Amino acid sequence: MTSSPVGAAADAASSPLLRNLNPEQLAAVTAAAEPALILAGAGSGKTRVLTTRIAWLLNTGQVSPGGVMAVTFTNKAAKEMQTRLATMLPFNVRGMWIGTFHGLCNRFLRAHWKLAHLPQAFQILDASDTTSAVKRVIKAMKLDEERFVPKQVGWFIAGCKEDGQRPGDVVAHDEQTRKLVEIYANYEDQCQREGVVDFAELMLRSYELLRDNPAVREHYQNRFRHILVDEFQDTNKLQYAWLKMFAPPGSAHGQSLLAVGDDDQSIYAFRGARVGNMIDFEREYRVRKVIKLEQNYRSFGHILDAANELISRNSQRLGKTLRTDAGQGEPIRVQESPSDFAEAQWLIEEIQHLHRGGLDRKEIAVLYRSNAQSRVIESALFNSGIPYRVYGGLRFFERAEVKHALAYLRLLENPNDDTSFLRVVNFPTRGIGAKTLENLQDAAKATGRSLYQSVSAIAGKGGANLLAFTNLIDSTRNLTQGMTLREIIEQVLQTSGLLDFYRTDKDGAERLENLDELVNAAEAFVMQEGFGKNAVGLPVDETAQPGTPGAVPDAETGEIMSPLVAFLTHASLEAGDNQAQAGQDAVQLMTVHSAKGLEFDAVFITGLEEGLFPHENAMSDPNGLEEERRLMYVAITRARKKLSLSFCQTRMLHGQTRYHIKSRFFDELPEDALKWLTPRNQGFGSGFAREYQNAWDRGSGLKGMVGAGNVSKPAWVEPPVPASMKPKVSEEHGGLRVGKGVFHTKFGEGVLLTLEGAGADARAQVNFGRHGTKWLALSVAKLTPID
DNA sequence: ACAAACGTTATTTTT
DNA sequence: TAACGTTTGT
Repeated sequence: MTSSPVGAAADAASSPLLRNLNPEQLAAVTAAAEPALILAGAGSGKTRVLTTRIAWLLNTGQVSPGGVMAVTFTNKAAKEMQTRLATMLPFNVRGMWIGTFHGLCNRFLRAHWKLAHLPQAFQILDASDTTSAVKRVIKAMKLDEERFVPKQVGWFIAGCKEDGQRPGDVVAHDEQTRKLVEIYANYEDQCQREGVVDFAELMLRSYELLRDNPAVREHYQNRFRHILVDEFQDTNKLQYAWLKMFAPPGSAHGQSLLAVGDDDQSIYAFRGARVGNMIDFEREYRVRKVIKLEQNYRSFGHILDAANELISRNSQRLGKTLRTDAGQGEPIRVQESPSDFAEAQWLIEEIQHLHRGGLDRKEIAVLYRSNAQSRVIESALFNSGIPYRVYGGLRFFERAEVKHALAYLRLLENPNDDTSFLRVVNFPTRGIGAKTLENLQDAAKATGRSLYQSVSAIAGKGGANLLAFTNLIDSTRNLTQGMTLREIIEQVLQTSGLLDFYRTDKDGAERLENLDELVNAAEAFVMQEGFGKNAVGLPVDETAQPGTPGAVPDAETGEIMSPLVAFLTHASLEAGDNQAQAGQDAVQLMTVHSAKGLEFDAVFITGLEEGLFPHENAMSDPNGLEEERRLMYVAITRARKKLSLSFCQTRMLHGQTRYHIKSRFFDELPEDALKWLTPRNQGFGSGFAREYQNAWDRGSGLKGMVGAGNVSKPAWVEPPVPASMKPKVSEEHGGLRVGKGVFHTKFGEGVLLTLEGAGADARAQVNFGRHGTKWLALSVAKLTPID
């Protein structure tokens, strides 16, 4: 086998794929098919190892694309993996299951919706949808919202699900918990009634499906020969259990699991992530192969020294020390400021200096522990005309106007979605007040039907406007039959009155733009997913098509979900970018959490004060403090060349001036890696020396004035679709002809309208008359030509 | 139905 | 401080 050590060495010499890998990376890439744990330090080329391994497995014929599953946490990571693979492999990567945990669960549930007891077009609730759904349950139960805060109840429910617990499984010791469980049970019923699932439900439902259906489970166990999990330290209990369904420990299938992670970068314990899964994995799978990637290709020595020294203070570690060949580089600069305002001022000067020295602004990151800290910095940047970009704001699909539009679209697919119903029933205003809705909700509750279904029941009392609303939805549904996604959305924006509303609204201009952007997003989505039935005669490049988790045929019939359902799913699963004009050269502002996975030439870690970083809420318990330290470790390791640490004596917090002392983390960094720009151990009131040296100042040439103009209005831009990704349209496929009759085992006779794509991607649009017009994947659907 | 006024509350958040 | 949600007043 090529996976033997000798084979691997031979490969390394011959294969361009394996060239330039260091010994540890090579070992990870070419590891035999047995459980393996890769401890990948920051900047150690983790993604490269993951993608190269997949490419190597495929190239050496150890697995076919369909046998590969690669799981990540973020859409971004999944996309990056797909893109990289597309450049490494000579063929298309469609058959591989590459995606986020939730994306793959969605894909799985779409294929097995019947077994999962879900409607075919089930919709996904995002965080805010979930909260409002929970709120409705609490209201309906007439419980005190003070005692049962919807958001917290939502967390409780998610927490239960992530522990694999249904309402019946939760052990409640006190009255409060008993009530919470009751809410949980009602919430579950409500979701089921409405045909919606939240994020945690996606995971739990697919886990249970696998657990309870041996045939399905075995099918997938046989299918996935290699399962690669990224950021394993961030998995929760349920995600680990889910993985075990595909690759049970101790079984032959258990050999397929390869976990990549870094316990030192575990910063999501507060959200249910269990670093312990790494140790459990090692034990349960009797992992013999633990590979440490400790060679760092990102940062200079001083930066790594600081990171290593700091993290060595943590007690519970698997143990890892980063090293580099890059040399020590510049010392880490430390700045003390009298106030947060002065700190921001100092930042401005530093940033201007760096930029004049030739550094792109987008290579400069300002990090902070909590979002509130960005304010002072933002205003300082704004006043100096330095373009900047703040991460972590509202994302595209979370914007109110976009959510409204999506709610109308959802109602077309599923009028029983009460969450969407309530969102737009009176928006734009239609004279439907709280009283009317209360009546409606009572009627719905009495009969156990949806709000939509209950409208006729209260038509008498103030229901005329309600009836007008449901008629609007119904007529729009009829009107949009057979339309393209773009046309559907444009129609909905029009008939819903959203366009008219924002056109007359005083600050509706931006919202109109966003609605326009929604249409663009849908268009781009249709192209990428290969739903483009208008795209006639465009050539298709088989090598360029990345697989998409959204488009998956029904396991039984081969039916592909409609473009609208697919787009709605996409909108819930991928909130979109929140970045202002991604192309512009702007300074990057973000929390340390959102900086994970990124890297910059110059990094400023600000607000390094006791109570802030480490945060006061975390200081009391040792685990919390260790997580804060890991957070600091993540922050430090973001920097490639220049790292600056900064803290303030005073800071405005909650409207009050607070006095802080410098973070304890300063005492945990190696003295000789630091360069203090301000005198040390300076007490309050001793006067603050504003003179600091610029260690980076080597008389660098001035590059003119800094470009002005702050990046204020975020725009969401979908990347252009390369022509190579447009679908190929053909007239004939395996005896099937466009315009001729076809027979499907489930849907009966129909007329073939369109043929697209080739090979595994081939799909057909068929009008089945009574059953409607459907898109079918020819690799799954049993279609035979008839005369 | 809407706006103004008030009270409450303030980590981090991949999906 | 400032952002949000609820109540109150027009």
